[in-house]
Amino acid sequence: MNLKELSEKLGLSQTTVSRALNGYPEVKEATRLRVMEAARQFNYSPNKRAMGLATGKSMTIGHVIPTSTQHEMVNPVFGDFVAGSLEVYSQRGYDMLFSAVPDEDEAQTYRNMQRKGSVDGLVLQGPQVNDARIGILRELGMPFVVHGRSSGVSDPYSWIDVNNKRSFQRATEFLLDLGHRRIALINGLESMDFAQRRRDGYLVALHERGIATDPELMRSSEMTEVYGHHETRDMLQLDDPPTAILASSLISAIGVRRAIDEAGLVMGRDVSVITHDDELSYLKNGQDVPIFTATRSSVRDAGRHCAAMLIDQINNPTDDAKFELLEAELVVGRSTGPAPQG
Amino acid sequence: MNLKELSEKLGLSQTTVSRALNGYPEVKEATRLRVMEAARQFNYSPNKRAMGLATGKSMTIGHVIPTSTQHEMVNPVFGDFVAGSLEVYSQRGYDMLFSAVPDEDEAQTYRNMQRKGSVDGLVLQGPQVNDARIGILRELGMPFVVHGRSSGVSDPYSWIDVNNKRSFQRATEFLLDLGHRRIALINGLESMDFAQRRRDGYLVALHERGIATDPELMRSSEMTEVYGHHETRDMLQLDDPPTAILASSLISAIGVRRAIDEAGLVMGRDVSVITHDDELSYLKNGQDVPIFTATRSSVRDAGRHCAAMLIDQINNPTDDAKFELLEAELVVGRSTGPAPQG
DNA sequence: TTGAAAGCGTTACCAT
DNA sequence: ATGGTAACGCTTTCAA
Repeated sequence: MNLKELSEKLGLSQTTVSRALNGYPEVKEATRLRVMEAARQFNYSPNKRAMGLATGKSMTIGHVIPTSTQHEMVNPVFGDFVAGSLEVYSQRGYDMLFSAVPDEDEAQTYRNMQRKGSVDGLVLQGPQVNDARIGILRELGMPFVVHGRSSGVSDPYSWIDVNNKRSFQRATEFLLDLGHRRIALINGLESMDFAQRRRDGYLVALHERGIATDPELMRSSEMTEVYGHHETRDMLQLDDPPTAILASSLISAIGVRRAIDEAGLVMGRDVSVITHDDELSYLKNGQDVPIFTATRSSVRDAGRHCAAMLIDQINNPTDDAKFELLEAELVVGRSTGPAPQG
Repeated sequence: MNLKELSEKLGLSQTTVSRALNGYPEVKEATRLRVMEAARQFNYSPNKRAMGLATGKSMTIGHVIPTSTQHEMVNPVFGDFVAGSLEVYSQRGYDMLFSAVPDEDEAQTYRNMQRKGSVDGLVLQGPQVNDARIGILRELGMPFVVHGRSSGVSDPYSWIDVNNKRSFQRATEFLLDLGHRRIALINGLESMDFAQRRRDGYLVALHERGIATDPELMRSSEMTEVYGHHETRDMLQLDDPPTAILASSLISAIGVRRAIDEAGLVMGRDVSVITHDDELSYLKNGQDVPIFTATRSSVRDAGRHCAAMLIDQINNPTDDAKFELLEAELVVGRSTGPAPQG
């Protein structure tokens, strides 16, 4: 059933039917009711492509992930962010278009996206440090919001992020307070902006206490079990191994944990571990300690905010760049053990 | 730059330019070259919506997840499947449309999708037992492939799945061989088809050895850390606690592990744990044991297969239902401990 | 308050 | 081998 057929059934023009359906004020209320009823009855729903062609809007938001960081999708956090956005999109009549963009021809890809009119706006996932995509998108005049930030980009842009630096600074301070002096950081790829910020937080905490940093204790790679396992095993074999480990993701922490087991050590006794993104931290117990960072539900919330922000921006193109820094509270559980002897 | 402008620049008709660009055989090779060159130079790329309107194809594949199982997205496996599909889509010129469909008006939603012409085909994620969506989609004549299967659906449909039953049967048998008699299953929601199959595998293994099943040892819920933690803690307080645990997901296993810690027990000594989806199992060591199930890269591969299958189906609507049962090998590492005493 | 017709950017049919 | 034109399904002037 299309508009033409529906209007014929009703003995009205396509124009009137369209207006009735789209809430234009000039149609008689009785007519509108009749049209709405018929639309429901005949199961009419407008063809999005045709609407798009006619209006120039696609009612679709693109989520772009660089193929170079596709492994990031593996992060549970990512799924939650998407789920949150999806909620808002469906409420406001938007669709979500997913694409992986190869780094080589980013500019071209975005240009095409715009040209093809496939999306009204974009969400940029997994920004790198000094991410070139932001400049391209600004230049193109395409509305977009960045999930995360990109240090080094001076132009204004909209973003939503959690306070990665502060959370890692706090986590480090907490371990220092417990008496740890050999604290390792198992970070994500430091070309990623969030990883850089986490590292900064870690470094600031150490410097403020006058603790020397040790490059051997700072590892950076994809956040997978395999990597967490490998790096931890490696560090535990040092002459002066870490007594505490900051794991940058729930997934890599699984590997950290296994490496500790394999070394015959006990977590929380021989090695303390603080894990980012661990939902279990909600289960407060005597040994919990508050750290500010992302929780699963807060990430979902971030997705919602991001979606709302972008839709606003699309409908108010004159708006300035907006941003939100979310300070969600995470509680780290008992795997954070006591200080080492001496 | 649109087709009209491009054709004017070239002094050709829109028809010819279109044909040249789309590889029709009847254009002179010299013309085609000239057109291609100009298209490149002027950065022309066709408007997808207009193409869609004209051809009736949208070159878009929809991935649908029921909102009721949105937490599934949190599973790393999910991200990998999507990443794999995405690869194939972009190769073959397809876009990926993501949507969460509320269970209430599924039928309506699909009907609309079809009517709106927003997708050429669908991938159904997270099928339930006897999933009604399959019937609806068949009836609608919309090409689709199910990621997973749905027991109880008698009509033929295309699907791709891993051998969940066999993997859990094997894992259980392995634990039985080690001497375990109190084996717990921490399963996903048993309304989900994959969870049902895993349960079946577990039960078959027990029955074949004449081991009585204990409802107390069979838990089923969302696969989160919190749930894994809660159920494990609960079971460890039984008079006759489990000596081994089968965890249905990487994420819930994190909770399992913490509960074991909190109980003052040691994994691999007091309690053996086999975890599904653990990439670390790739790291073979002396105590590894082969279990057949999904690994991360095999899931990505499944996504690729699924995408290819669907695209074929779209282009060959007469084809019968196709399906693939993937038998990827997973190796479980040292967290699988020795048999309990006695 | 309603309707006719033009227009959005393609493809596809029918000529030439 | 190329071009004219209708058609896709909607929105939006402009008229009535």
